[in-house]
Amino acid sequence: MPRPRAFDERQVLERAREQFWATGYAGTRMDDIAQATGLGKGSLYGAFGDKGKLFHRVFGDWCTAVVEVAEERLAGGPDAEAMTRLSEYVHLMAENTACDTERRGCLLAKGAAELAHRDPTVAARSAETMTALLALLRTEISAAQRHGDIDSAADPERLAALLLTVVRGIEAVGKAGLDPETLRNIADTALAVLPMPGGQKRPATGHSPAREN
Amino acid sequence: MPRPRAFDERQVLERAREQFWATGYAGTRMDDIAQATGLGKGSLYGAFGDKGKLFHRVFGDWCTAVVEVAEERLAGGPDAEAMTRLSEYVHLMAENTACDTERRGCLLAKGAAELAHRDPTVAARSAETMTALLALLRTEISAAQRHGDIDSAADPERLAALLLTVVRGIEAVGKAGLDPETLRNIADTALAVLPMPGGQKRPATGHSPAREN
DNA sequence: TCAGTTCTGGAATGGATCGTCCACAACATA
DNA sequence: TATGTTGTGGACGATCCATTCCAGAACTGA
Repeated sequence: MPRPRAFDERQVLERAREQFWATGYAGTRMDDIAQATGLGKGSLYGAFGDKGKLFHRVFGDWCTAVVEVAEERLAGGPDAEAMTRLSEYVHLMAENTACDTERRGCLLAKGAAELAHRDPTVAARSAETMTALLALLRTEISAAQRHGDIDSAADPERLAALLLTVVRGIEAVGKAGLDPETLRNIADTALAVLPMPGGQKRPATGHSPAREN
Repeated sequence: MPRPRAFDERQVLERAREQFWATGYAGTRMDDIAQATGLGKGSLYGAFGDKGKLFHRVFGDWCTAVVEVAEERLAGGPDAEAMTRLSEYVHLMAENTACDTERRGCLLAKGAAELAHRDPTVAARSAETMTALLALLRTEISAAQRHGDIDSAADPERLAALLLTVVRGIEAVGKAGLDPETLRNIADTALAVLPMPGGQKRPATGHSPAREN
């Protein structure tokens, strides 16, 4: 009976995300989104409620994606490769920021910075995302400890929190203007300082102009 | 000849900062600032130009203050206490975030997140601030290396970048919702993993429910 | 006391923006 | 093909907000 929708919801959300990502919540006009998606305001409001609801939707999807990327890289696999997975994940995150020439940063950080203090939904969702990332990192660090790549005397919870902080911190200092090469070095250094069993020394901690994998 | 101003400029800037800090650039109305400062719009515009200029002023002062705090804690002093100074600085930063119950975050991060991609002045100022902090940290790490508290084989530049990232990252994950205790632990852990000379092990890396100073 | 200059604060302006509304279009069923 | 229901999109109204303007106040120097 009803007339079917002429637009693809996912595609519309994608375009909306681009807008919010580039210009933030307050800085994005519904007209921008209408133009970017090709939808009229009527359809937009009919399908998504209002600006706030639309943002919550986009923000939520983004958070889900952030966790999914981490899951793809981190969850599962043999202990022997846990350290490699951790390394690749941290480097991937650094690379993402390093390549973000438009300095849009991460919508998660941007949204939280702009709205967390007044929007409980955004606050809760971002906290939830952090917790999920923390859990993934902790699991992987434990795996690396079992395999002897990380000193098992160290608290995996604490190391996970440190790595999460470094990953989010890279995003922050990148947006603040540090150059891409430095960002990549930070990822290296963070991984290099993770304590090895028996007080051995990891390579790659010392002076070196280029990245070492 | 001229009628003198009836307000204290510093005080007005302080109130304006509170507003921008709490609600961001776009989220703050000039009426809010007028009300918060008790000034009329005429005085406000007469004294500071427009909203953008006022924000630049506030933002610039904030950046200056951030560097000054770091200078107070870090610059100068005997090599023997360099490690202590580093530790106190990192813990102070973590404490600031941990105590920020209103989740306002740091105006530097907030401003950069909101405006860096379209406002060259903000972008330049935040980059400059990062560079200044980096230099201070590097100097202090070199001092700690001279005294034997940090492995001198490590690149002070890289370790400085790592610590800066951790400090800014703590702010980011704090705003994203991690609890204060975790934030304090992150500061501990970051300091604990700094490489010691000769592959010795620093205490405080391992499991421990509470903070260790 | 007077003149000249700057300060003050609220009203007015002009533009922008959110959300609604409505006439029309498109589709599924009978 | 006819009909009812929902999607569509642009025009519209109400609100909000940055900025300007102006009439009067406050102060200094003569």
